[in-house]
Amino acid sequence: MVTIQDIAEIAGVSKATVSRVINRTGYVNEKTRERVQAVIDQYHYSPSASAVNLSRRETNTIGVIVPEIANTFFGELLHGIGEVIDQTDFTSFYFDSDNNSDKEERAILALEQQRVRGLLITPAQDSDAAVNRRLYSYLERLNVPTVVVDRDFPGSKWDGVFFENYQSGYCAAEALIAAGNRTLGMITGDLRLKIARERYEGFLQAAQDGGCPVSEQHIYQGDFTIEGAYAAAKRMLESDDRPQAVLTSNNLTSLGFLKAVTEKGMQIGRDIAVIGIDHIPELDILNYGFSCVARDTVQMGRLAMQVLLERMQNPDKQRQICMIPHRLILKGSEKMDG
DNA sequence: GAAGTGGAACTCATTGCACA
DNA sequence: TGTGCAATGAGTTCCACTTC
Repeated sequence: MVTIQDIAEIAGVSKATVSRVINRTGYVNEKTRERVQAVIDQYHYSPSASAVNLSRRETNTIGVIVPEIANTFFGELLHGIGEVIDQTDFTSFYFDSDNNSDKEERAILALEQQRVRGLLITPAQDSDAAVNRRLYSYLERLNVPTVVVDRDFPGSKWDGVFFENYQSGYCAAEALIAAGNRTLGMITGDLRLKIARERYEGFLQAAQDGGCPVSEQHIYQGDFTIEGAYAAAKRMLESDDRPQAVLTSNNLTSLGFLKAVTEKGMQIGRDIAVIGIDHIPELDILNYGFSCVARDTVQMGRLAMQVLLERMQNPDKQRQICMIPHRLILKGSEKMDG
């Protein structure tokens, strides 16, 4: 491994001069600069990141913790974050907490050891008060600019970028009623999560306001996973008293629901109507007319990273909460043909 | 006095060694 | 065995020195 000392010896200068050439600081004779640069190019030298961090007493690393890295939602979120990071000198460190608070805490500790400059985090959960207190204390101890993304947690004092959850549930129910459906049901997310409760409450309120109050029997609890939604949907579809139209709580819930519908030999739009929260691009590729309440997840990632950069530049500014608007996309699955 | 350069101090975690 | 100190790694930065 070539070091700055090697470059300095080969170029016949001190390592201070090499450092000035690399960083374009101080005075360096143009001929010396060219000579040093030629050696750097010849030996493909690049400074050791750990040594640079050591001497600068800081890193250029941003930590990102998401709860389900395999979920395309978080894939898009990371894409947006990466777009903004690419325009800076920062690099990123990604962790998947797997919706597990213990893993989340270990990730925060690892990021502390990495001396990250900032953190973007989607908390693993928000329902257990003791876990929330622990998360709070871990973030306080980390003591770097932090932005909470998608899932807020009680008592948070950090900047946040969230989705209009209540409104998305509300507008989905409105659309289902406007399409002529009279009995509505829902496969919820994990109702221990605030985002799931908000979607659920928005849905119930719109149904009430639209004169189609939702029966308790038509609420099936999922957990934001394909498996959970599939099991809930199977129970719903096998019931004698199933709703005409259904709201599915996120992209994975929609996929689990569609799997159950297909297995049952039923057709969306003929046997049951549905609107899902989250856009699923793969269904567009298959030309599957699936109505949804979409959110711009890539933009959410971009915005979260921008808020973090602002916080890093101005640590004393007021807490900032940004909401990502929802967008209703109707493609026919919200109504029955017949 | 400005330009150009080098030496040494410094960063922090780890390791090895001396000494009680 | 436990403790303290120095050296190490690969950079950056400050200050002193030389040259023009």
